[in-house]
Amino acid sequence: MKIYDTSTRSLVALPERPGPVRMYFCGPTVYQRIHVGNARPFVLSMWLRRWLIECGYDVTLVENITDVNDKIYDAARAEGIASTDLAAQAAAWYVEDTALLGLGRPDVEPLVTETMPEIVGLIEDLVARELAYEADGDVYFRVRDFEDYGCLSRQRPDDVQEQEPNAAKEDPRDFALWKGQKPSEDAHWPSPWGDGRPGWHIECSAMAEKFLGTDFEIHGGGLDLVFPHHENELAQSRGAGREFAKIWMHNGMLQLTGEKMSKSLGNIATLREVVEEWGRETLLLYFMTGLWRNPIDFSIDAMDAAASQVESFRNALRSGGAPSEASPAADSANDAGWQELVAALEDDFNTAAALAIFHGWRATGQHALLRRGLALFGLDGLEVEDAVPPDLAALARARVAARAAKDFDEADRLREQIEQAGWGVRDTVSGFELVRRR
RNA sequence: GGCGCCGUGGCCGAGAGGUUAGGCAGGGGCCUGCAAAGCCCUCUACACCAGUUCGAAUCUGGUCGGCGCCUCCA
Repeated sequence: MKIYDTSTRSLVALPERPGPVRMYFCGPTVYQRIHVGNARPFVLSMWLRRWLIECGYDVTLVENITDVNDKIYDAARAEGIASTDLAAQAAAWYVEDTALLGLGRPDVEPLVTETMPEIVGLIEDLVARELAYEADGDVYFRVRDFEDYGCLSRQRPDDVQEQEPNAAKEDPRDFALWKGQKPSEDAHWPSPWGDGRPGWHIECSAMAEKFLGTDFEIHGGGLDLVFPHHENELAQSRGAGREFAKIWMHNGMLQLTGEKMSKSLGNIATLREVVEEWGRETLLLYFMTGLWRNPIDFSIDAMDAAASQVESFRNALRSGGAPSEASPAADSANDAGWQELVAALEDDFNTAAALAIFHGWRATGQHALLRRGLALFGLDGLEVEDAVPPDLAALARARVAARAAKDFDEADRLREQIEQAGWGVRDTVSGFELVRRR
């Protein structure tokens, strides 16, 4: 299994199975409903965990929830509520919305507010090593004393543009590990440097270490986090003597800038709205169409195409017999077929290639393989039908009788009636099939 | 200004020095009472300009265009 690693800009092999493979993915800062783009790292991490487990790896996935942050203070103040209440509410929204994807939960979803002792401890380590210093109740990381600073993003510290100068810092490039409480901030925690709250970067270093140990295999997150967030995490943890992450996975951004979507669909941008509008299967399949580290455009056309593909799989499985037909014997007979998928996914988790393989299985009627493959991506159960309303079944039976009597006007009227109810009727060799229209 | 990523057919998107990606949409056909679903056939490609090579969409250089990040404030 090879994965593209940001720090070496190359494909890096995972250790021999069973590993372990310990993964830390940066989750969201919670202050509002998450955006559909925020679902990409979540989906990637959950898929990757499923796949690695399938491959026989011992996997642990930690995905944090940042519940202390400037944006939370700002949003709460704007709404006139306590920041801790907003964070708790928005964290619940996040769990609720990502649960709609039907992919399960990460093994651990730590909160910053529950990791304060570890965060403070890590900062104390850095202060003791003189890689951090206190200034007016803040604590800053001494960038110039960490030689490898920039090794992940390949930014040279000297080239970084200086933002708002802060007189308390020794060097404009230094970043905050701990921030003393400001009057406008209603939530704060005690520390050796006074009340305040952690900087954005240190929390991830502390949470990763708390649940995965001082070294782990994969650190993931959005490409926008490479600098400064992950660069700073790396500097803090390595500076404190930890090995930290071996492979850095950064997923590409979901582009939402196209005006076609905002004009035609209104403000469909949050995850839950997208799932409600298109269904979880369509969104998941849409994510499969692009390589995880490339940007993808979110558009109506792309979602329509994904929906059509979902329908084609659904139809194939519908007419492919009951799931119980997928016997172990049939699977082992198709082991060569499965190896195709293994090859595609072991090559940097190429889900687009996997999708093409699925279409091949669909077209050749290899439903046991198809079910097994789709299930990896949370697309199992596609063929599970909604219960047919008895009155529609009666209409369909009446239509069969009308067709037998060559009364096609009546048959078409009945079909129209069924379609009005949101269902479709298909004639089959054995009679008819009623399917929910989507 | 700095550090990177990317430009593939109507659309979405893999691939990566010679060999079909796949899907969606479009056209034609089969099937059907008509449909639906399915199947068959089919049309459009590798931003531009140089170079390396027997051969480049794939390598190199340049041009143009798009995107991400640049330190409390993704």
